[in-house]
Amino acid sequence: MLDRAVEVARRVGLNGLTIGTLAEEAELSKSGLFGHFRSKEALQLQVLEHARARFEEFVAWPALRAPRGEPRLRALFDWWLAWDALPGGCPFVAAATEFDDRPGAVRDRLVRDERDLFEMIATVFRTGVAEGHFRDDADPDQFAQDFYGVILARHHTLRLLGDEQADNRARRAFEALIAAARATRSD
Amino acid sequence: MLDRAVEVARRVGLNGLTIGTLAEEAELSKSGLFGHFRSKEALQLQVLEHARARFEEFVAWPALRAPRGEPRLRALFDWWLAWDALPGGCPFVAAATEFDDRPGAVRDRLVRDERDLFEMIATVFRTGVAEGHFRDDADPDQFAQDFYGVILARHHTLRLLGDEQADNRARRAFEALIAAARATRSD
DNA sequence: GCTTTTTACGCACGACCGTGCTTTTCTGAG
DNA sequence: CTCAGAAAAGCACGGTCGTGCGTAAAAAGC
Repeated sequence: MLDRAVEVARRVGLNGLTIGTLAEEAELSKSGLFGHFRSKEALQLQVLEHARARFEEFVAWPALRAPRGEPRLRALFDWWLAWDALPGGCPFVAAATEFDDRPGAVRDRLVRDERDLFEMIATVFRTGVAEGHFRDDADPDQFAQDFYGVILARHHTLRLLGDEQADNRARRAFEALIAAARATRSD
Repeated sequence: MLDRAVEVARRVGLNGLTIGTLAEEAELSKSGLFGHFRSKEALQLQVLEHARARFEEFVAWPALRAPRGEPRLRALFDWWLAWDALPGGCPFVAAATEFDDRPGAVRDRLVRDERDLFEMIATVFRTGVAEGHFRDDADPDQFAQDFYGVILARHHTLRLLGDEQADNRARRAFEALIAAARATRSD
């Protein structure tokens, strides 16, 4: 049932995710479903938690099975693109723009999750530095923000504009990031 | 009054923008305000239209007063960052994630606006190519998507995560884009 | 000054929202 | 088989949503 909730939240956001429609989709009565979560906020939090678990199994774990360093970073990028292209797009992207101005437990949770996401990118990048794939004066946090920018722009261009070149451009942008971080000449 | 509506939409989105709260804010009765727009969808469209006008006067026109080519591109970037940092963030970013899965007139309008935005970035970049600032084999559409990625990542990192390094990283990323597009050696 | 058009208001409607309370139905342990 | 506890349903509540209608005030045209 939480799977369904995440799917709905992908499309209409965490606010658009309503107890009535979710109950209908689960073929349950409204109060029957409501009993599982004690409030709507609790539902939103559980949806977030579940989405995170799904992200980890769909993106993080597969990426971690790739060899340390650049290959792992490439795997992370590829899986992330696939995740983002699931119907409805990335639930975190939707939730982030929805809650960046609404204080509360949901926002707090979301901030924690996104921080972890950024930290994960930076960590994978650091393994690349440790492996000698990337220059050791490169800034992992800078790379994380750049990486996420490529993801977000592609998300935008693909989902809203429907531009079928979005993926190609994202891949080229990613290659440029990698090339710039390579441990070669200069500086 | 549309100014107010845009400000509200920045924070809570085009769906969260409700006729009741907007009427309250404008110190009008609900039906009094409703009379101005004939439906909620019409209100959303007008908000979008107004936001576009505000964007043009706040970002586009000032940028166009800068000298053609790279200076203009830099001005565009700077003004855009300032626009995005206005309270509530960029209304188009909020609306885009809200409506990328909701077909209808609002989405259509939004797609048109964002296409124009991308086209504008690409056009400014092309003047840079024409001026000899950038290599003439650079892809303006690629640059536009990369440019917007930097904006989006900064939007995300600044507004949700509250990272005060977001701006610095965005600027560095922009400089890297410029450097890569410069008309120098190789290829 | 009178008439016509615009503008705003009061009010009500049906729908859906989140959320409690009470009752029924199911389930599993003894 | 019985019976306690969990799960689901039924129902109702106060609230807000978008939207119409009839009317009163205000503005504009003559």
